[in-house]
Formats: sequence, C-alpha cells, structure tokens
Amino acid sequence: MNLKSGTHIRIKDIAEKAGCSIGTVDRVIHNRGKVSEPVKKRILEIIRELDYKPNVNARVLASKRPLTLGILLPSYRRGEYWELPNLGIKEAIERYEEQGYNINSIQLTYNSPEKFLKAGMKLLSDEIDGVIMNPASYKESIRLVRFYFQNNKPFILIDSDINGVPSLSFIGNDPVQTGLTVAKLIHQITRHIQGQKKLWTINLSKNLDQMYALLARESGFMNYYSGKLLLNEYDFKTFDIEDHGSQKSIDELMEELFSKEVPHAIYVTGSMVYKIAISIKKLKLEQKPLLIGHDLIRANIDRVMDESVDFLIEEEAKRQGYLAVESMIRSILYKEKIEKKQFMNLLIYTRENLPSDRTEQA
Amino acid sequence: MNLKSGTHIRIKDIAEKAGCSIGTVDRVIHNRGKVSEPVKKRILEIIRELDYKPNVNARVLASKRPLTLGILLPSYRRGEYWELPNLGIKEAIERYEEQGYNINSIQLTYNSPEKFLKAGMKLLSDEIDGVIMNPASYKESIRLVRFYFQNNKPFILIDSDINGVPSLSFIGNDPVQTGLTVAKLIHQITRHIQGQKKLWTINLSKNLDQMYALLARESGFMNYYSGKLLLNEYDFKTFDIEDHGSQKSIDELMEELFSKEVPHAIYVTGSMVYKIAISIKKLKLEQKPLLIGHDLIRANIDRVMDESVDFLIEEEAKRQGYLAVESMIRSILYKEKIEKKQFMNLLIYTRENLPSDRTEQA
DNA sequence: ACAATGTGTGTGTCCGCACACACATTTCTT
DNA sequence: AAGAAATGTGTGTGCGGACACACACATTGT
Repeated sequence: MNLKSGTHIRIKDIAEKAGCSIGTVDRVIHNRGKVSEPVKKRILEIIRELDYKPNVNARVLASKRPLTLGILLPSYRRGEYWELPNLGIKEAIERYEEQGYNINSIQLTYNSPEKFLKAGMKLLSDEIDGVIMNPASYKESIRLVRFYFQNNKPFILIDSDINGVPSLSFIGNDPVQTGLTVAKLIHQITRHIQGQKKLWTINLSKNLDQMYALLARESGFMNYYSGKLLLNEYDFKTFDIEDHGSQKSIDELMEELFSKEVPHAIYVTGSMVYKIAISIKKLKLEQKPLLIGHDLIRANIDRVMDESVDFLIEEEAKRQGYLAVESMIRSILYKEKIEKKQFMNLLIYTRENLPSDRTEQA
Repeated sequence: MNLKSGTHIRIKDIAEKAGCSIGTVDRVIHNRGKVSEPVKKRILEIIRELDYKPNVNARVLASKRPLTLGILLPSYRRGEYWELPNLGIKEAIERYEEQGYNINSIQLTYNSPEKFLKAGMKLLSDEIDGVIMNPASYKESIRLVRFYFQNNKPFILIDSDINGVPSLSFIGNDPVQTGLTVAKLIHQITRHIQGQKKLWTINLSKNLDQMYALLARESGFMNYYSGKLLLNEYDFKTFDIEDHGSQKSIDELMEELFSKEVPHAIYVTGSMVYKIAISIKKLKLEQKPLLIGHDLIRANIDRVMDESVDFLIEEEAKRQGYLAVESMIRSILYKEKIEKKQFMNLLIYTRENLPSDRTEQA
C-alpha cells in the first residue's frame, strides 16, 4: 500500500475557481458579511464541491485570538476524585499551550447547587469562549444551561450527563452500564459460593447531591440481578452513608454492621472504597469480603496494592478532562464537528494490571 | 485559577539574545552545520535556558518535506488480530494528513522469519524516514535491527519487545504482566470452587513463531500461582495447538479432551478464543468452564456477547498502532524525545463493558 | 449637484518557522 | 601573494490563512 498525500486545496484555489479574491473567500468562510449573495453562494458551492478543509496549522498560526475556557467542577481536596479530570484538563491546556496555542482558563468550583448556579452564571461573561462543566443537581443545571444556550455559549458536560440538553458534547459514561459491569464481576466471583450470598451496596458520598449520581449506578447494579433472575440467590443490603471526613465514624459503623453479619461482597458506589477497606482491615476478619469500588485515586490504589480492595472500576477520569479541552479546541478553533456523546471505556483494575507510573500520556 | 499564556519565545528571540541572525539559530536547531563552535554553544545554552519550544503549527506549515513510513507487520486476514494495530496506524496517518502533513507509507507483511528479514531489508531504502514494525523471531529481528542502527534508520517496535535494542520506542505490554492479570482474575473467580480446580491453558496460534510470544504469557500466568503458593489448589494442563484454520480439527480435539475431563476454567493465550468457544458450545455441556482469552477482534466480541467467552483481555491494540505513528511524527518532525517504553493499559472486558461502536477515537 | 454614508471586493502584512541563496570572512593552495 | 575553496552568517521568500485596510462604486440625503 502506498498512501500519497492528496493535493490539499487552499483558499487561493477556491478564489481562483470562483473568480474572486481570497479576501472574499475568507469573508464567506468566516461569515464576516460584506459579500453579495450570488458570489457567496457560488463560493459556498465550490467549498462544498472541493471539500475544502482549512489547514489547521495555518489557521492557528494566523489567529492570534486566545481561547478562554471556563471550567466548572465540584470543589475537591488533593487525592479526591475530581482531581483526576482536572489533571487531564491541565495537561491538555499545557500541551496545547506548548504547541503555540494561546489558551486561558478560568476555573470555578462549587460545593452546593446554589454555588454551582452562581459560578456558572459568572462564566457567562464575554471573554469566555466555552465552558467545561460537571452539572450539579438537575434543576440548577437545566436552568444554567438554558442561559448558556441563549447566549450562544458552547458547553461540554463531563462525568454526568443531562438528557436532552444542547451541549456540544457529553464526555463520560452511562452509570447504569457501570453498575451492570460491577454486578457481572461480582456475580462471576461469587457464583461458586454455597447458599445465599450476602451482598452489600454502600453509597458513600460527601453530600446528598453527589449521592444522586451514585444511585444510578446502584440501579444498574440491581438491574443485572433482576434481569438475570438471580435475585433470590443473593441477600442484598444497601447503606447510604454521608461521609463528613472522619474515618472513625465509618470504623464504628462498619464494626456495628459486621457484628451482625459478614457479607461475601461489598460494592462501594462512590470513589471512597478505601475508607471501607481501612475499616474492614481493622476488624481483622479471617475471611474478608470481596471489595469493589471506583476510581484510581491514590488512596484507592494503595488499597488495591495491599489487596484490601479487590477491584477498582474507572471511567478514564483523567482522559475525560483531557478530551473535554481537546473537544473545545477542535470545535471552536478548528470549527470541527464534535461527537455528541463521547463514551469512555469502563476499565477494570486489580493489583496486577494497575497502570504503572513508568509511562503514560493522556 | 487563571492560567495566562506565557509569552512564547521564538527563534527570533533567541537570535536577538545571542546576537546573531535567525538563520544561524535555525542552523544549530537543525544541525545543518556551518556554525562556529562558540556561537553554536551559546545558542544551545540560550535555547536550554529559555526552554525554547518550536511552534508546531509554524513548523508543519513551513516544512514541505513529506514523511515516509515503513510498516512491517505480520500478514493477516480480515478480522484477525493484526488488523487492529493496522487500523490504528491508518487512522493516525489519515488524521495527520487531514491536518496538512504529508505522510506516505509503505506497508510490507511477513508470514515467516525469512520474509520478515527480507521485507525489513527492503525498507532500508533512502526515502523511508522510519520503520514501525512487529519483530518476528529473535534471531532475525536482532539482525535486521542492527542494519537499521547502522543506517541510522529509526524504528519503533510494537506489540513485542526485544530487550536491549536501540529502538526509538517500544509500544505494547509486558506479556508476563498480562499472564499475571489473567491468573488473578481466574483465581478470584474459581476460589470458591470446592476441591482442586482443573485449569487448562491453551496456546493456540497460527504458527510456531507466534507461539513463542504466547509462552511468555503462559509463564506469567503460572508465576502467579507459584508465587502465591497456590499450585496445589489447581490441576494444570497445557495444550499447544498450531491452528491451520479449520474449526473442525479444533472441534475434534476439544471433544476428545472434554471426554476425559471438564475443566473449571480455560485460558487461551492467543487471540483465537472464539474457536475454542465455538467448539465448546457444540459440546452442549450443562456446566460450561470459565473461558478467558485475548483481543477485541470481531469473532471474539461476538462470543463475549453470547457469553460463550467470559472475559477478554486486551492491550489496546489499535492504540498501539496509532501511537506508533504519532511517536514517529513527534520524533522525526518535531524532534521531540520519545519515551523508550510506552506501556499500554491492560483492559479487562466482559459483556457488560464492551466498548460500543457508538463512539470512540483512537 | 455634491458630500456623506454604505456595500462589495482586492491588497498587504503578519503569524513562526524552514530552507535556499547571497554574501562575508577565513583557510588552504601552489 | 593571489586566487580557490571552505567556512561562517545574514536576508528573503514561501507555507495557508486571518484580518486590517484601501478603494471603487452605488446609494442616500440636503
């Protein structure tokens, strides 16, 4: 095989073919007006016909215009989940900056729906070209997004989707699918256990708003068993825990729960399995339950390494951030069409296949 | 946070600071010679000091030089493993071409070490800037690579590594690590089975050369059990099968093997689990063994969908090809330093988390 | 009728870099 | 010591596109 580079057509070629100057062609490409209807139509026709694709490099080079992105994510501390997408965002910005792009970012965070809305409104300012955000609760998100739409401000949702909203793109995964996957894994591992298997689901989150996202996972999780008519093989228990940072309170809760029964498997829907793992370690059981959680945050990785957590599921959190920035650039600077939904892979990690630090780019 | 774009330094800036013209700076950057030692040293110093990063867009725009890549992979038919890396390669080339790069490729394939060597030598021609290849057997690869080295021809190895070879980069994974991961998964799933577990390993490959790559996986696989002192919990059996395309011969073999015993789990080290799955389906067992294999080829995906294969492990085959091309471009065109080893993620797939076609970029 | 405004179109410069070429200076011949 | 060859350095042009500006011509107002 021998792929030869096709002769790229340039603005100049279009101009010649249309019998006008490149300035005119440029004007219709950028909708800068001041072009008579017939000429405009002719040029548009030729552009379509020749399948003109602007040279990205030349475009970026010539356009001094800086790109300013608004970033709106939940507030977080070091080592918490939202550090990961944010890392991806920073990496992408850095990389593109290195390559000569001029990218600014204004990052705001929220820890309540009200602040989300407020911060989101602040990002409506003129100099912001687009917004990358994780929507808080449904109501506020819908409202904010309407403003964005009215102001022609493109936005990308990451990690959680809101159906039927005119976003540039959604980047993340379907939580129901995630739940299904975890359920399948647990089912496979516990299927040879004699008798009814005791299975716990723990929705552990920092506050009520984040809890809602977890419930979708739990729902997918349960769907698996009901769909496969396996419900009577298991004894399900669900615990919703609002965590306020203290390991001790979780220790106490676990001790109490475990005094009544020791489950065969535990699924922690949030990103804080490590807390449960630590509590369980302290109980010094002779037979540990299977423990499955989410996300490659440091604390979780450590628990997988010492095998107090058996599996971690993750949805390429870092990559979500990276792709969000990249999509914005492609959409705004290159004027490319972006996929409406960009689903990440659902990765299953255990001690043996944890990504090592020896490598990796986003 | 507000990341402002740093003032990018240009060749011009360096020239000013060094008290010379941009032509001179350009010469030292491209090692075009004809620069006196002291000046060269000074410029190099300034470049390092100012951390000069050439503007990629301008560079690509200005450089008309086409990049010609040699691709040397095992021959394959549609739906076979090597289609995947190749897909990634094509995608990368296409994408970069779209962006204005001028990339040619010459693709050769081999189905024996001799042909590998012969094809590889053909790629030594002048107009080829670099070679992306999967090394065949050790001996021939070493020999070929020596020629490349002597002729200053950069090359990237994908999928299989050869230690101590001056490749630009290796892209793939450690087969031993892969084996360990599969072993862990199987161990987790079979641990609750009573008594000694019957475990088969099937090295199924098209020919002997490919077989060697599989043995490394098998070795990692066994390491897991010996390392954890689990050997006596299992009854291991290993079968090396050279497949010549006929499903029937495999059917017969499986029927014979299964008539003696039905294993609890089977690990097929190559990319052709689907053949084993088909054979097993025909046996109509009441209790199917756990079946684990490799790679997201169509036939395997179909078997996972109907759950005749339980898990697929894969090493981002498509991405390997994509990254190989990208690395070549970055190295040759941008003169960036490339990671010597680029390890892929080890992905565990089951029916519920198979990547859907609804999305995806490389 | 003439100026003031508006509309459509072409020209020129710049973006940062690669590379060819011209020119200046040094070193080597014989 | 004069010319040839080698070595060092600066200038100019082009890559494809963005955008400011100039300008011709038509339209409107007074």
